[in-house]
Amino acid sequence: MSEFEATSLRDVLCGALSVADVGRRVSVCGWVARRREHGEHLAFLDLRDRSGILQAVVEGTLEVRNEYVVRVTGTVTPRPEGTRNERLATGAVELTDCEVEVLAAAEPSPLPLDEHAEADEAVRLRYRYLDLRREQMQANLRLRARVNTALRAAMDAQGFVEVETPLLWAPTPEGAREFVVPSRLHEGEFYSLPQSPQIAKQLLMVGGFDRYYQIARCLRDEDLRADRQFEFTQLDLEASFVTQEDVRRFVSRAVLDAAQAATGERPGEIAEMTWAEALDRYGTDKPDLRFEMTLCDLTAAFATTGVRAFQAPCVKALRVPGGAGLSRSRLDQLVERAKALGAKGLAWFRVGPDGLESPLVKLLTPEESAAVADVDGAAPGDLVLAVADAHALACRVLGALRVELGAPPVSAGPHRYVWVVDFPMFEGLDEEGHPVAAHHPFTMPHPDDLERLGSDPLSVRAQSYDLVLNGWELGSGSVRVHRPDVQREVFRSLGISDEEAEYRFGFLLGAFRYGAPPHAGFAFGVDRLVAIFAGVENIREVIAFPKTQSGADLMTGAPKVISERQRRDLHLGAPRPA
RNA sequence: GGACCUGUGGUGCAGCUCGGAGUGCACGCCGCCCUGUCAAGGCGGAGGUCGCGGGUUCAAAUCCCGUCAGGUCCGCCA
Repeated sequence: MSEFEATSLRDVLCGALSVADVGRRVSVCGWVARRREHGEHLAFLDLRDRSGILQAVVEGTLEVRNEYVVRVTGTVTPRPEGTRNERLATGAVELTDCEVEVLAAAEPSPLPLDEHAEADEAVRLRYRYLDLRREQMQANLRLRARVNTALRAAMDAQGFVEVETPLLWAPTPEGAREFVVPSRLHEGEFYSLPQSPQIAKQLLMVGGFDRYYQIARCLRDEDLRADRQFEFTQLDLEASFVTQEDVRRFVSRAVLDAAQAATGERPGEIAEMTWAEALDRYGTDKPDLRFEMTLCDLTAAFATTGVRAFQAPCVKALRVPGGAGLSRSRLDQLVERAKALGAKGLAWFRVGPDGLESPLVKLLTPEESAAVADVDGAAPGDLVLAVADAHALACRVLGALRVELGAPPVSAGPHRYVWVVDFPMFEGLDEEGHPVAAHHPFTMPHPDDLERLGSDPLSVRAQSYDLVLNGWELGSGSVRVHRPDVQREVFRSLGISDEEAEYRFGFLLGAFRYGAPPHAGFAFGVDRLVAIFAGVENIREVIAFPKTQSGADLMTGAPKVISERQRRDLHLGAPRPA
């Protein structure tokens, strides 16, 4: 612990004191974590600051309550034989001959702050400033700060320059729903808050900053989840004169440095997998490689089946080790779950010592039964789940069930990183028959597939790549379009007319006419990365002041009604009557 | 927009199926006692719109409907 911690009010941090300091007369500042009074002659006071807890011995009665802010001046003394506390880092010493100065009184805390008690998250969020005093929140946010520092250092070491981009940007039609900000000076017009600095960083490439990065706040007005907040933080980067391999190298360096800073261990090389393999084997484009349970293909075994439920372009199966013990009601739940995910049904087979057990089993030929019983080397006690449908749907449904039935908790580790590469350019069609961009419309199609952009868009591969950690999508990137003709062609294939492209993205297309370098980039979510490092299931645990699932801030009460005057200034109509 | 779970003194829970007086446990809080505790201990005490509204019933924390809040998920998240 460094002496930089000394201030005019304190000499050291509580957690820094040890037998090496015996004899020192020191002042420490912090909160009263606990008191133990033994009548009018002796009391113990546990003082907490961000570094830990220190016991002060007070002769007489205490004039303080829990969470009072106090300054204690005392002498570092070895604890008497037999009274050391092994569970406390400072448990070999205590402060004696103490003066206690109250810096601020405190009402009783509405939520417990000690590490043994759990509080309802709504209460924690309402009193977040108290929740942040808890050891776990202190650790999470300090971990996050170390990650940020490591990321900045890694990018700096690789020659990237940090450039800030606007929060007030122009509305763009594609992609996530945007937060908009009404203009006071331009009646009826709006800024938007950036979903990401995507276009800005591409313009920085045109502007000659050939290696840009930013720890950027991004805002998306979409429904919240355990891993999604309205606003989140990305390490955003872009580089010119590079291939996707170069970009992956830059990102890998940053992520591995962050992992080392966070965990003390440097992970090995990051694995690589094609999008098609991820879908086929794991049923998702963000595979969790911590556990096996890969999907098996039974299409051939059921090619000539007479069972209507298995007459489909594809039959996929998943072995659930030990799953034969699942109750019938749990199996019914899984069937419902599969249907909710879009499957027509879900077949289940308990593998017993005497063969399969299932409502369907008497319909199967011996060959079909044998194929099911052999899925992924199934053994008695296992469960086999099967979905027959189009390939992608069958894979996705079983992939979701694989995670629900098999994924270890976030805190379990280990950390298994994987690059998912060779994404398709588009995934499916929208209601108007236009292809939907799998990544974003600035992604460069694979050069061999360029001429099919108009004729057969769904077959076009993209030069894009995702980074996945333990089943969480950390981020994605791509080689970008840097030619105006190609960009227009991509916009057209997405159903964006030349006129609309000109209005929304004219500044980008214009920029590309003046010598745009080939460039590529990436962005990944810092909140998610830190959450996994911290071993928590929810990114709220690594955000100082997060919002609830309905987008409310329970502490400030946001969102709130604004005054009539503010409304007028912003040219907004009257609020809807209550 | 939809599905499911949760809501009981300041906090965490039990009570809810099968209706019968706000019943219980732990923590915290207040008071008293206690000279080596450390999630101190002992004794005593205060603290409640059972989220809210409606319905059923002689009677509702408990059953029904609606609603609000928190959570997990689907849709959504280029």
